[in-house]
Amino acid sequence: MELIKAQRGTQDILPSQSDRWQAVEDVMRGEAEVNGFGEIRTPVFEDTHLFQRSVGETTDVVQKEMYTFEDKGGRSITLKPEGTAGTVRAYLEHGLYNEPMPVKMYYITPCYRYEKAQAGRLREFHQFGVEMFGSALPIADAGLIAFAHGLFERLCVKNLKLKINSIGCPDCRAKYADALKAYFTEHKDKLCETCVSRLERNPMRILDCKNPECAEVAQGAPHILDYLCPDCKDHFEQVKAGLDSVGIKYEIDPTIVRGLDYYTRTVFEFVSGDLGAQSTVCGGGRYDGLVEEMGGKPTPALGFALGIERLLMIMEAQKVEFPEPEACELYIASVGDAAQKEAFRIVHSMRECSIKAACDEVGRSLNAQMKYAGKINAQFTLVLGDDELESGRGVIKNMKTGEKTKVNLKTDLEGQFASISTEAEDNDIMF
RNA sequence: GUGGAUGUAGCUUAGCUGGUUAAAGCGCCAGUUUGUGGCACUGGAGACCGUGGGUUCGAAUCCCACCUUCCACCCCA
Repeated sequence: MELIKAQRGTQDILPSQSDRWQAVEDVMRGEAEVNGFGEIRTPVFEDTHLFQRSVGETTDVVQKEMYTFEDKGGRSITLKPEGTAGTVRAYLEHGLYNEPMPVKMYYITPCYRYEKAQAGRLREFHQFGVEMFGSALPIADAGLIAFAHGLFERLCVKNLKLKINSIGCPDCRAKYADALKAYFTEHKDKLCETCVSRLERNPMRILDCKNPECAEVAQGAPHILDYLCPDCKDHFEQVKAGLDSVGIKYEIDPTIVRGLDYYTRTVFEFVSGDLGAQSTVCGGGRYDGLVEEMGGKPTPALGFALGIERLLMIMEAQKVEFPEPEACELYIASVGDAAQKEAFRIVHSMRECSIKAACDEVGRSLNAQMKYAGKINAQFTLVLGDDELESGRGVIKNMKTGEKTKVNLKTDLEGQFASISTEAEDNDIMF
């Protein structure tokens, strides 16, 4: 029979890998906690309109990358392509704006985009994201960037470049778009086809076109930063000053535009050279207009999202060391039926005390059991056979040093083994 | 969505001017050692050679389609 395989662009996270996931997730949760963010979990699927309105009708994500289908009730459903929309929806739906500002939330969630898969680009991928509502102050921008920066530091990720830009408010952006349009129209003949079509729709996108000719034309294009209104300009200056004040290095990159419509003012990316064509591991910015757009009252907000698969790719490329998973503390090898049953009981009571213990579960010979104990990295082994059951004495072997220690196997009133202690001192060594 | 490459045991690979039972290392299981792992030795299981068609007396090997993965574009995390 033919095996059914995982869908294109999806992957299984096997036990041998999940330790790494848990390790980075633990750091993320810890840092989020320290920075005052509480976890929010929103559904994996939402009303399709939610993403059309928030991410933007004209964006690539909405136009060609969403997993959209009709459910049995005739509703148009979409699997979340990103985490901000659902968070904003929940923020409004549950009146979280009544809580003391700022409202700060984080999430770890799978996201779905119908893309052609390649390394670091999957159809199901995972994001760690944070959203912050209610602060218009530049220190919020700087603080959020500092949070991401600190997270990478805590994860021992190196060689990341932080790029920042300001795309202004809708007012300055409109003026800038006009200027860009005028400039690129002059050089229309040198632009690639897609860029010519972008001219009318979204001239800012021409700026990050990878086509060498377009890139060359873009070099001489007007600078968004020169078109910022005084307020936006001041905001950007203060964001930079905030980063400077905590010693975070950044590069101003006017080509960062971001593909989601909701961004305003500050936008930023953390990029890595260890990701191939997918250089962005973390991206975010301010989205002051989104909450209002979604039916709330005007609320300044900002956030970022980090791709966990990409993060793990970088960490692997950089050979970042992960903590060793906890090894088995005691493996009880048994000889004979009676001993096997007793080993099972001792292991059970150790596990009740949250001690990682194991015994034979597949009927191996003693020799094979010892080999197995070695393979699972058991720290100590105890051999249990008729002799030990009768005498109440045994030997515990330290698997690292080979050292053997004589122990007493104490029985309780019902004649069951209750504890293991060394002969010399009467101290319990295991439990 | 466009272009280019790729696909042989769980993993890494050999075999590919078409020719009998597809090979190795690692890993897995067992034994050497019915009472003590790591080393060594011996044996075993495990592959519809990505899938489906075609050419041929004969296909892992040649041709076509599809799928997967990878690379670039596009886009983004």
